Amino acid sequence: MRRINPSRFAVAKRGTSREINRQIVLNLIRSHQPISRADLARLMAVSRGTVTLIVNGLIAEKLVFEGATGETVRGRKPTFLYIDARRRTVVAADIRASETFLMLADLLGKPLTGVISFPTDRDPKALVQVLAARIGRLLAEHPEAGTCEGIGVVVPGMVEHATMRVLHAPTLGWRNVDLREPLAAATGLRVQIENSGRACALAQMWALGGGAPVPSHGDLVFVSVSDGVGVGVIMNGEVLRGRHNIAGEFGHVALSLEGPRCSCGSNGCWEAYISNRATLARYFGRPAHTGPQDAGHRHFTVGDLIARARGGDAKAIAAIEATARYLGLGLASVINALDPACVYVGGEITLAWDLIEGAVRAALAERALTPAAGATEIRPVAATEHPRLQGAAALVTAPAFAAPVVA
Amino acid sequence: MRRINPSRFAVAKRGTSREINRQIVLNLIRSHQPISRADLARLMAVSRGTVTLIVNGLIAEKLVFEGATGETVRGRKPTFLYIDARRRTVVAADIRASETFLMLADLLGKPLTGVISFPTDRDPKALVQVLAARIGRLLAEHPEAGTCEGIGVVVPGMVEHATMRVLHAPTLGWRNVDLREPLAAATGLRVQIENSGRACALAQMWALGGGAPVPSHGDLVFVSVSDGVGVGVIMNGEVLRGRHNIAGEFGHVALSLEGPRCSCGSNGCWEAYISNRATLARYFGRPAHTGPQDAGHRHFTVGDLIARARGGDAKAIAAIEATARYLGLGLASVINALDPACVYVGGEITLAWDLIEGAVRAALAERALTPAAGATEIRPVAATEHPRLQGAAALVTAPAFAAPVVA
DNA sequence: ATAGTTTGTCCCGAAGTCAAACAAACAGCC
DNA sequence: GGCTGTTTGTTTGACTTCGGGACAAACTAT
Repeated sequence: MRRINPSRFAVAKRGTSREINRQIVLNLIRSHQPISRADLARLMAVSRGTVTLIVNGLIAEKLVFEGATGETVRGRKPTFLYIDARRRTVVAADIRASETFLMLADLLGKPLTGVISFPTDRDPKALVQVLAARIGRLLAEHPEAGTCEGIGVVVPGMVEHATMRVLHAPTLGWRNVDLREPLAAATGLRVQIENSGRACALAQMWALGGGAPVPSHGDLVFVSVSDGVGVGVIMNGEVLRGRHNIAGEFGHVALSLEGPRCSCGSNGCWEAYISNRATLARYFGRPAHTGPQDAGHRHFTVGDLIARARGGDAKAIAAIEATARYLGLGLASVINALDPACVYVGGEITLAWDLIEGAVRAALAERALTPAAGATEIRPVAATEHPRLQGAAALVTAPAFAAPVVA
Repeated sequence: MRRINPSRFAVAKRGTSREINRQIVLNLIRSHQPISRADLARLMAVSRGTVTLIVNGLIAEKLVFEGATGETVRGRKPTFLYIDARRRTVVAADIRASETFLMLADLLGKPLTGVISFPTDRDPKALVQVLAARIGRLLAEHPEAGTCEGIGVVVPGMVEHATMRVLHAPTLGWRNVDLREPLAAATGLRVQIENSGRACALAQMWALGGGAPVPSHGDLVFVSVSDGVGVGVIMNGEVLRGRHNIAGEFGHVALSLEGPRCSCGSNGCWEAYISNRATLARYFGRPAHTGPQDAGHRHFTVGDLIARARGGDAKAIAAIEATARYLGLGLASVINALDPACVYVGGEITLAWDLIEGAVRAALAERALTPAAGATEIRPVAATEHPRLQGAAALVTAPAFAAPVVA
């Protein structure tokens, strides 16, 4: 039951019905492939003639192709349809505070190359130069991959969706930076930019990368734990952005008003308890927030900490367990607030998931409002699945499959 | 950019375009009334012929009627169109722990009678009996109001949307109660049931009751402060319900892990700081949660407390100011999490809004992630606007104006 | 009275879905 | 090899809807 916005609505025109059904067909092929025209007609409860017209249109647009014929017990064999991901690629870029990662993927998010990385130049102009050069080389090295449909870029910061400007990225020291225009100019490709947490959530919704091939559709949350805590929220099949592009900033929801100081200036934010900095600070016994970049221990990561914990270091174990507990307590707030069908957790901490899952679930159950909510599915997303890069790829590929805006 | 759910989609049929445009016309008449066919055609950028056909259909269905002719400088005068709210009524019921309220309203939520109330019988069967009898009398006393389209009921508890069963209402001691079926059987009317916070949010979205006639469309949150804290969330024009019907339970998001005990069993929930109980407990200097119903001071309400504060009682002022501060701190969490365009606050505490607004805004600004977020619009909704009853009415009236489900 | 303007209706072409008919492809059986 | 029954995919005509232009109605100004 959605309200129609009386100042921003979309009337149905002659081609609207076709547009709607076209997108449904595209999505069904995507999620059921391989599938025949006849099966599509049955699934959609429309006549086979309608399906034929739509599918032939999609084939003409080279979005779908006819593959092998299928097997049936009796009668004429069906011709299978597939999403045409051949020779269409997407560049995925993940800009992080110290390093930038790059990958080539196909229309369905399947990686076509390994991940390459280079240090992040914090000067936006210089970064665009390097990025454009690297992307050019990457595409030149893989001519067999086909034409590039666009570049998806994720950044650790607030992004204004309408203009795709980076409003604020504290770890990069950026304010109101426009990467899109210069990068598009330098590469001649379309560029999409989004906050990394949101993009990760988007990728999970479209089930790009690994995981189940066709996930149950539902509201989901992606919690990305690194230097900060980024959260992406999908509700009713749509990304939440909010009035000021800060929707989903659960990292700065209070756990304890009197808690440790957070990088945002407040006290006791969730981020101040579970970020990698907080976990390491707990281990080293010093305050988490001591300037923009902590001196000393700089090269000691949460991964190293987890290795020590596995080696039997009691202090390391305690630090990780404490983080696990606060992770679970914060997840309880997220779940009480949004009640998603599934929460995905990304970040280095997932390396220790087997060690911490129990503590996370226990803490969650402690504060969740109902037992069912406490049992909400929580899935760790390993770094090897490259959730950020999948998110970047999704920025470019998802629009082709999105529902038309109507009413 | 919404994803199409591959296992629950709506294909476009022959009449889908018409259905879409019909709902748009209905909404435009509602929000721009009075308006002519020609203006509708201009607003929608469709031909006048299309508008004529749709409008004539709506007139035939008695959803719209032609009123007076308008004034123009030149040319033929337009005939104005109006939503036909005449002789169509809705019964709104607000079941609360101790009292139940009842009102008759028209299709647009305008109250047709005063609010009547009677003590709530906590036995569901007996309550349905009383409710049906009262509704029957109410309708019999107002035959001039026309036919009744249905009954909207709001309850302080979790409601399963699909079945409209009350899963859990702690203050009433209900678990898995079905009010809908027996009430529908007893009255012969359609019955809609919803959680009170959600219904309040729904009513604000449709701008029923007072306030601006056509509000800016946007994501909004309704925070209802009474014995507990109920929250309703509208995102992308739709009510958030979540996987287990608990979405929006910000009342049980932590403010401080070590905070006061909450009725839900956890510690330091927002509710434990700002509920009426918590405010009164602060004044009387005793723990907020001392059994299902506090002994003593039972008849002393937050309204009384506010009266004392206005009279100069320093302890009363301190108690209210403390609540104001925690209200603002919690709102910061809500705003950081959802970033709505507007937050509505209901409950007795709004009686003191002139006293507390400063403290609320200051606390909000303190923890809000950005200055813009800290400046998010916050509107008190006075009890005299009957937000719960407006919500109950909206349950019945809103579906007629909702966008068709498509794609 | 006449000209000009705006509203609301009518009519026909374009585009889409629906149901039914039809050709194509295939397995099994005589 | 030829016939039959079945399933797939295409085609065709009926029905619905939007789009644009023509037209009558209603009204003001001159």
